[in-house]
Amino acid sequence: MGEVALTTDASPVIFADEKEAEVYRHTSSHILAQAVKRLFPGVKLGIGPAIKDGFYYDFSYHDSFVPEDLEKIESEMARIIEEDLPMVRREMEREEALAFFAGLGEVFKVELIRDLPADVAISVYHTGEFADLCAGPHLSSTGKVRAVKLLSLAGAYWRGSEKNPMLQRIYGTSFLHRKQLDEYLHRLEEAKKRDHRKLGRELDLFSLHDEGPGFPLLHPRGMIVRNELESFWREEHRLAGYQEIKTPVILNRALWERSGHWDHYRENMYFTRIDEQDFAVKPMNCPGSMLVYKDKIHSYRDLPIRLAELGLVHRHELSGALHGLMRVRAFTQDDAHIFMLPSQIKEETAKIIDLIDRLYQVFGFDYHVELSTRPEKAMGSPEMWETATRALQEVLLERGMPFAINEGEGAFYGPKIDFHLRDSIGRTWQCGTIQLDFQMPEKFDLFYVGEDGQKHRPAVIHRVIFGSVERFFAVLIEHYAGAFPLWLAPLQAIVLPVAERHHAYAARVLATLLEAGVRAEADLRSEKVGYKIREAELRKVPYMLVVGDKEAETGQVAVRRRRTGDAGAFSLASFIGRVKEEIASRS
RNA sequence: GCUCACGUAGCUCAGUCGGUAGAGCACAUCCUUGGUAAGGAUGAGGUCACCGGUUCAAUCCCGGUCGUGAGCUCCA
Repeated sequence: MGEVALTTDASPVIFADEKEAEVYRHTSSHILAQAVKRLFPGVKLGIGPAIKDGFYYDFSYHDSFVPEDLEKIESEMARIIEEDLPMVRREMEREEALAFFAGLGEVFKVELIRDLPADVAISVYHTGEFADLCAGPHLSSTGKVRAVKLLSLAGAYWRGSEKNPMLQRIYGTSFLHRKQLDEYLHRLEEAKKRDHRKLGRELDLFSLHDEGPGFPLLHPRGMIVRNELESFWREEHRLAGYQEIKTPVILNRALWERSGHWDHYRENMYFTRIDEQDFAVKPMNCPGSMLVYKDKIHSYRDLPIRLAELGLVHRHELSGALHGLMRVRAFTQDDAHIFMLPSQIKEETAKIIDLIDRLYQVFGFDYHVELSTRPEKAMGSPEMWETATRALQEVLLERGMPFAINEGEGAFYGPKIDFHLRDSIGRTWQCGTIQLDFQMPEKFDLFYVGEDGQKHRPAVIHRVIFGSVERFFAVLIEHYAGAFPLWLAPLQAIVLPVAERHHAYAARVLATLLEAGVRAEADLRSEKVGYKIREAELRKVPYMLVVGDKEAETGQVAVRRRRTGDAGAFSLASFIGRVKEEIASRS
C-alpha cells in the first residue's frame, strides 16, 4: 500500500475563483522577478508560476540569497507596484523570441522556447524595463497587486530534475487586500503553534533522537493516546466483521521476490542476514497477509475474509523527507486485506466507506474523496480495470458522494479511492485509501473453491483508514492543538488541593477517580492553586478538581474545565458519572 | 539523496571580532499553606553535536561526518 502524501489546502476563499487567484499571483511573481533583476543584475530567470496559496520564482545567481535579501526585494516590489507599470503582451515569432532571450542571456528561457510546440504563439510580457516569456494572462498593470509578502527561500532543481542545476526559489504570496494577507499570515502562525513536533515535546508525548533519525520514541503520555486510538480502532473493526492478525516484521528473501518488492522496492527496504540467508524487514504488510490467507483452502462460502493488521513497517525514506511523526522510517499501518468474490467488490467497498466515515466523524473530520484510474503502466487487462473502476465509481455515485477523478493516477496494480480529511484549521491530509489489487492474488496464486468445485481467483482490496497510526496521531495533535478530547487525553483529571490540610481528602478523591477508571493525578506540591491551575492548563488537562475546606466537608469537588474555567461544585459521584459518560461517548 | 541555513544547560535563546560561557523557564533544597493561569530565597546543571586541521590557544576560523529545518526529488 502506498505511502500517503501530505497536502495542504489552507487557502481561504477570497478570490472570486481559482483563475482570478492564479492571474493575480502570477503577476505577483513577475513583479518578484523584476525586483530581483533590478537588485541582482546578472541573475538568470527560471520559471515563476502561481501555486496554491501564492507563487514562486526560480533564479540562478552566483551568490546565495539570504533572508535579509527578501526584505530588500520586497521593498523593490513595493516600488514596482507603486510605479504601476502596464503589463504589455507582445507575440513573437519563434526565432525572434529565441534571439531576444539569448540576447538577454536568459539561457533557461531559451531552453523553454526550444521545447515549446511549434504551433503555439510565443508571447512575452513587458513591464517597464522587464520582459518575461509567459503565456499569460496577467493583470493590466503592476499597481493592481496590493498585498504581497515574500515567505521563504529554498533550493529547487531546474525543471524538477536532480540531474539539472539547482536554482534558488523564492516563495511569496499576495492578496487583494492587506487584511486577507494578515489573515493568511495569522493562519501560518496558528499552524506553527500547532506543530506536532513542538506540542509533542511540550506535552511529553514523544521524542526524536540523533540515534534514530526517522524512528520516533513514544513516551508514556503519547502511548496512552495511541492505545486509545488503537482500542477504538479494534472495537470498530470487530463490529465491522474484521479479524485481527499480526505478521512478522522480518521475512525471507523468497517471499519478497515473489511479491515483487525485491525487484521494485528494494531501494527503500532494510535487510538482514540470518543463518546465511537473506531476510528483509517488511515495508508493507500485504505478503504476510497473503500467507495467512493461503494457509488453508477457502470455500466461496467463507468469503469475504477481512484480515486486519496494525502492522509495523520500515521504509528507508530519504533523509531530507523526514518530518516529525508525519514522515518517518518506521510506522504502523492500520492495514486490512479483504479477500472476496469479484461480485462482492461493490458491497465491500461500501462497507469500508461506512467504516471510514464512522471513524473520521468521531474526530470531527470532514473529508472528500478522489478516485484514481488506470495509469500508463498497469498490470491486468483493460477489462478488469474497467470493471473494477466502474465498481468503485458506482459505489461513490450510489452514496451520493462527490468525488474528483485523477485520471491515470491509480496504483499500477489497481484503481483506488483516497480520503482527504480536513482539520480544524482547514488543512487537508490524505489518510485513508481503498485500493483494489490485481497483482497480489496472481503473484501468490490465491484461490478459493467455487460452487463448481473449481479453483477461482479472489479479488483483494487493501485499505487503511488512519494510514499510519503515527502520522494520524500527529494530525490529531495539530487538529486539536494538543487539547485532546477527554477519551484521548493522557491525563483526564487532576486534583488540586488548596492547602496541605486537604491532602488527605485529595488522596481519597484521587483513589476514587482511579478506581472508576479515570486517568487522574493529584498535585500535592506546596504551590498556590493559581500556580497549579496554570500548569494544568498548559498540560491541557480537561478537568481540574480544586479541593479545599468546603469540598472536604461536603464530599464535593470544585470542577474547572480546561480553557473555559470554573464550572461549579459537584459531588464526587456525580462528577465521575458525567466523566465516564463523556469518555464512553468519545465526544 | 540534492541546495541553503542551523546545531551553546531538559526547553527557548543570548554570547565570545580566538583566551574553555550566560539568561528565562524547568529541576533540587528551604521558607511560605496560599480558593481558579506564575509567592520568595538558595543551589545544582554545559567536553558549546562529533571527528580532524590551522593556531601558543578553537565553542568561535577551515574541512569532513552526523542530526535538524525549509524546499526540491522520490514514494508499490
